[in-house]
Amino acid sequence: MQTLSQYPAPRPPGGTPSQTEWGNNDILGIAARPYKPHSILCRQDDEEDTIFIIKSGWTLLYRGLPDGDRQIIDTPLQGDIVGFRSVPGPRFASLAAITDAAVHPIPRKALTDLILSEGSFGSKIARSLARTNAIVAEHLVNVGRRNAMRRTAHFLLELEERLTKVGLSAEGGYDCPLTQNELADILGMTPIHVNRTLRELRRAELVSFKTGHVEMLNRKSLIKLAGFEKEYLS
Amino acid sequence: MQTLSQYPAPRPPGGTPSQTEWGNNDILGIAARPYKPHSILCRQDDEEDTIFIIKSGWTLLYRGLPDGDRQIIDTPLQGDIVGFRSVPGPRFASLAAITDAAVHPIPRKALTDLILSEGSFGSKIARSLARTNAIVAEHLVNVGRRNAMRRTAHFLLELEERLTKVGLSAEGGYDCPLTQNELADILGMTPIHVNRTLRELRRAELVSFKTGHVEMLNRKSLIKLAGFEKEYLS
DNA sequence: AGGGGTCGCTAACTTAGGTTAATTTTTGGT
DNA sequence: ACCAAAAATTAACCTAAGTTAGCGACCCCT
Repeated sequence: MQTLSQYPAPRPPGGTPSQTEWGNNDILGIAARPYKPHSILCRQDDEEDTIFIIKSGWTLLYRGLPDGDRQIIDTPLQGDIVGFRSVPGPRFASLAAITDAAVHPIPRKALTDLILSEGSFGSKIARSLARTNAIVAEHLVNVGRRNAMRRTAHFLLELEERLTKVGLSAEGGYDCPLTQNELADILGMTPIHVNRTLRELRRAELVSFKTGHVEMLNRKSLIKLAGFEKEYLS
Repeated sequence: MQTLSQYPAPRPPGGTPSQTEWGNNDILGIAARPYKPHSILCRQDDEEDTIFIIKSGWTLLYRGLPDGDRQIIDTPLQGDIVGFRSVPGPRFASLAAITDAAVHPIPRKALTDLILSEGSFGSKIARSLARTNAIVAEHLVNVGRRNAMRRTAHFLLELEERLTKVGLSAEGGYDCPLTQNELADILGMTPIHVNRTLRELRRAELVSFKTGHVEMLNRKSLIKLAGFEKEYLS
């Protein structure tokens, strides 16, 4: 498995807690904490030494610039580990929930101790980090070398693939709580241009992005346009 | 320590091999292999399962696009670990040397076995990965949300800081083998615009970038222009 | 039910950065 | 010392994306 997304395994809301490799729904004895939409889990420059493991919901990892701009670095989803750092000290990015979310806040020390005492755990973390690396790297390629259309298309395809892996995508599309503003901060463009671009993609009958839902109209052409290769997400 | 750059410790060429935490100049019994400038250490889509630890020299980690464009993701230097992946299978990026370089090619299996058997090693890898994450994330912020001047300034400051950490930077500047073309592929812009931008930076007496050497003319103003905060490199 | 927010959408205009093309300088090989 | 190739540089022009501005459609308050 590529992510830790199987811990805890996806299950229908309200179902009985399933036994997972973590043993139960706690991670290191820490229960998932609920967060409201738009709540901030941590801020860049926080000294507080917590790592977050997402259990459910959508979150944004971003870095704000002095002039008020921000760049969204990743959209951590179910199973993703966020905020692992090489040293204690201030973080460099903020994490916010955009939907209701359940997240395990793990003290860094607890995690590093576990890594030291149990090799298999370290390799799990390392794998998760390697995957994040790949995602952010591809994101960089996207922003650095693809134009608005391809860039947007590529991101929407990435989202679909990631959601599929955690069982949150249907055949023809997927639910997506992102606003066009947030999309702009992900893609490194202005909201106005995002709007234009989404219109184009809709007119070309490739994808339709509208509040709450993304519909794949012609996945094949979209993949071709974006030059999307999903391997980096494995 | 933040990177593995202290293993082996930098030493004058021709000197006696210094004893390091690795025990000697080998890593997992593997000696550093020399690479010529412009040689390619691995290609994206390679199935071969090797991780690289840079001993000396400059390298580029990049991803090529079908249309011939490429985005350079990172410039791994002395001590950096490159190519750690979550699963066996094709890589998603290529690695090339741009100077003479010495690099330890480590089979993935050897490294993961070691992680499993020795916790402290896993945490070293995890820390290195976390640092790479931070660097690539900041790179993304740079390309996504800073204009040509700030972006270029920011990158040149990052390089200085990273080189300083491995003892490869002097007071007023540092040696840098990057061409303007390569700079363009790092910064997600065209070589022509890189040239324009460097000219501006030189005229403004902030930095002077010319073949082989970067000279800091006014570091304070440059840092201010770029909004550079070096903490993410720790 | 009125009012302040955010969000989506569009149009008109501006600009940073891309494109094309050509010249000079530097580098590396023999 | 000579040649070929790569790297740097500049100018003129063009376009993708940014900026500014304005208008409805929904929220969620109280």
